[in-house]
Amino acid sequence: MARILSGNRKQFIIEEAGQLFREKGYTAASMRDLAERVGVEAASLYNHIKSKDELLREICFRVAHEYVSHLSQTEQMEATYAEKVRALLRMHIAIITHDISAVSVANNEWKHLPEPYLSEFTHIRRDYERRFAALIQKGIEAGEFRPVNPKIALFTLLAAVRWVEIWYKPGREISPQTLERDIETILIHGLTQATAP
Amino acid sequence: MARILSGNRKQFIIEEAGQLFREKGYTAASMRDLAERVGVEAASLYNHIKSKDELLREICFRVAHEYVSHLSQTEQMEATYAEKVRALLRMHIAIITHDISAVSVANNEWKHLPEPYLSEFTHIRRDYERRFAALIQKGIEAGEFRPVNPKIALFTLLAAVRWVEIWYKPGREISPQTLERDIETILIHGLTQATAP
DNA sequence: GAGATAGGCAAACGCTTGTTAGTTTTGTGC
DNA sequence: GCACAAAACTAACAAGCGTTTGCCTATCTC
Repeated sequence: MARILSGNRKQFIIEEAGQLFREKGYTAASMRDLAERVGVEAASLYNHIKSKDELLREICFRVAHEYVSHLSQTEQMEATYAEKVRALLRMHIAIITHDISAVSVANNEWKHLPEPYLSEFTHIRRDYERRFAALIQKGIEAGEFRPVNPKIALFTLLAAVRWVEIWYKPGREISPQTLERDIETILIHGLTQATAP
Repeated sequence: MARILSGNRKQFIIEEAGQLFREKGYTAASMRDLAERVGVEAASLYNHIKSKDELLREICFRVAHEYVSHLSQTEQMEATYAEKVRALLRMHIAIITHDISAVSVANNEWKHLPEPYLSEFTHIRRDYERRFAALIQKGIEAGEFRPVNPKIALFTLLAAVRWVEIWYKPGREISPQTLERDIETILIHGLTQATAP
């Protein structure tokens, strides 16, 4: 019985797992919960996947690689550092708004990855942060950014776009465009009006 | 046998629970894990507490009430809206850096509260956000802040200080003072240098 | 010193967990 | 309409969960 084309069955399970893990958390979500969503008995899931943590792995690493590949593209852009940072902020918001469950799981449930995947994941993330911070550092040196600690700036930016994942629901009163514009305004130009140079 | 004064025994358990829940997550942390940290068998914990979720409740609501009481004080300050918002940002950073485990649990594990506590908690938080957003709204009307969506501004600010909880460890290379100053600079004045008014 | 009490312990409870084994149903190609 | 494979099912497993019970022993009170 293949109600959905056979190759897609696993992907469907991973998608449902993403939503379930986001709602209840990885540990609190049981395979029987997942099976119910998929419309099957728990044992049947194992015809398609090897284990529960394979699901977590697939989700976390897919998201991680998406972020990294966009960062690589941005690094190679011909643009000012301010433009690169703006592009990365927009990229974050775009990925979050169109793949919210997976991003949420990758952000909040990665610590339940078993070794050696946990180490690999944190390594990828640390590398991402290091490269992003380097862009900010160079922007400061070029006089484009205020002379703040680059790590603090990095995490302030990343966190500020991360809340979108916690809070955003498609079809809410605020459009992705407004979201993007206002967050960018605050982070790049500040909340307060410029009064004196 | 009271190795620690009897009244403090429960508080000690709650503190250890906070650290454990932060590290492993509420669901993944077992009472046997907690017992080991406390230096006792799991059954003995029940001489001091009623249940596992009593621990979660105590942590979440203590943090919630701390935030709310500071907000009330700030609302009554005689100051500009920009000053009030800055005061709240400093307050957030201060609470996080001196009670990091509890804040982390309240931020990340609250969804495992059983009803009716879950509803009560989300109600308190929503009320907090509403009142904070009102300050930003008035700041915009007074011309102190840029004309952005107040909700977006609110969540951008809250998220930007929340990362401190995820990342901050006491005794790291960055001092709380630098932290406070740089985050405030970015959020209030923006990352980019002002070039033209 | 007697009695009360607080707080520890071992053992067990009923339940849920992820996962496996073995079997049966379903869909596909000839 | 038969054979093969994919994918479902039922039943069960060992382990771990939060929690209760009953008992034992230190420590404090009078």
